[in-house]
Amino acid sequence: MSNILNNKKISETPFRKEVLAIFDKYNNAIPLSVVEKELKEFNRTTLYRTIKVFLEKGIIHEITINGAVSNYAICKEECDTIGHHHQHIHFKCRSCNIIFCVEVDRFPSINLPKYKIEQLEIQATGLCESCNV
Amino acid sequence: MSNILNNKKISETPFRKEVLAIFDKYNNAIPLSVVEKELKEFNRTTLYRTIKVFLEKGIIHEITINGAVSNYAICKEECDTIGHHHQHIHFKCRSCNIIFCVEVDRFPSINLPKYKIEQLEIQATGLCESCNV
DNA sequence: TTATTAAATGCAACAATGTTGCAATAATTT
DNA sequence: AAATTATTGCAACATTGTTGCATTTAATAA
Repeated sequence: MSNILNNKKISETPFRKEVLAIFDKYNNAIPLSVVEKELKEFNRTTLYRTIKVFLEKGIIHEITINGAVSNYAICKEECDTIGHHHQHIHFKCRSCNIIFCVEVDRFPSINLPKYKIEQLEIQATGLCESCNV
Repeated sequence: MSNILNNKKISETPFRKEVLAIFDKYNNAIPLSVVEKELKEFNRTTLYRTIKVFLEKGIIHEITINGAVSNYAICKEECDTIGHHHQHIHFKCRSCNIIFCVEVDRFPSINLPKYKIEQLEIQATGLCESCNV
């Protein structure tokens, strides 16, 4: 975790380490508002730029379900500037509203004759483990 | 098409008819910027409220891929205030950037033991028919 | 068809979100 | 340790979306 920034070849600054630590602390996706709450003080511009760099470098990925505010989660897979290579789905619980990255046994594939599909993003909604009682 | 508003039990106003006609004219999803360009003149507040009502009533659905600006498309399936019942995927072409609703032979299903999945939204990216040459 | 009622619209003001240029500062490289 | 490069903070701005309220329009009932 601590050497992610080095691995991705971007400067290791106190602020970036702090933001990274926040994402690492959660095991679900979080919106910017949560990141902001965790930071005691911060500069909005710097935060936006940090998020943008993290996205570009494949450190985190963005999840937007149904036009709601974006959530962000650490990429556990090997992602990079070229693209993301996730084999998990994004699950949003309609009860607690938390968005989880969930591993699936078989990640579905889709074949469209005339199209070339390069990436699939699967967003599920329903009830999560905790709320499905 | 012309009686969608009646069917959904909302007032049939000139503006709503105009917006609906725009969605109907396109056979792919479009962002608000396109709707705005098609309207000669319009009130921003009214447009936002119209979009919101159309979404709530299941007249259109919202597609947001990777945090980019939302696109909207008419619901061909029977959707309503309760929810959407789509059996198509959303395909975004990385070349022309157009988002299409594409029918698939078998819509995938996913089983997560402890979760209750109620809806699946599948977003594919790659090259569309026209750009995949 | 007209009067009544309910809903939609337009306006102005505001709130939230995101961007840009530039000077100051901090991290990396030599 | 100095030079270079990248990051940060600030201020200003742009975009996107929301709210209250008065006005207008559409739907409903008489």
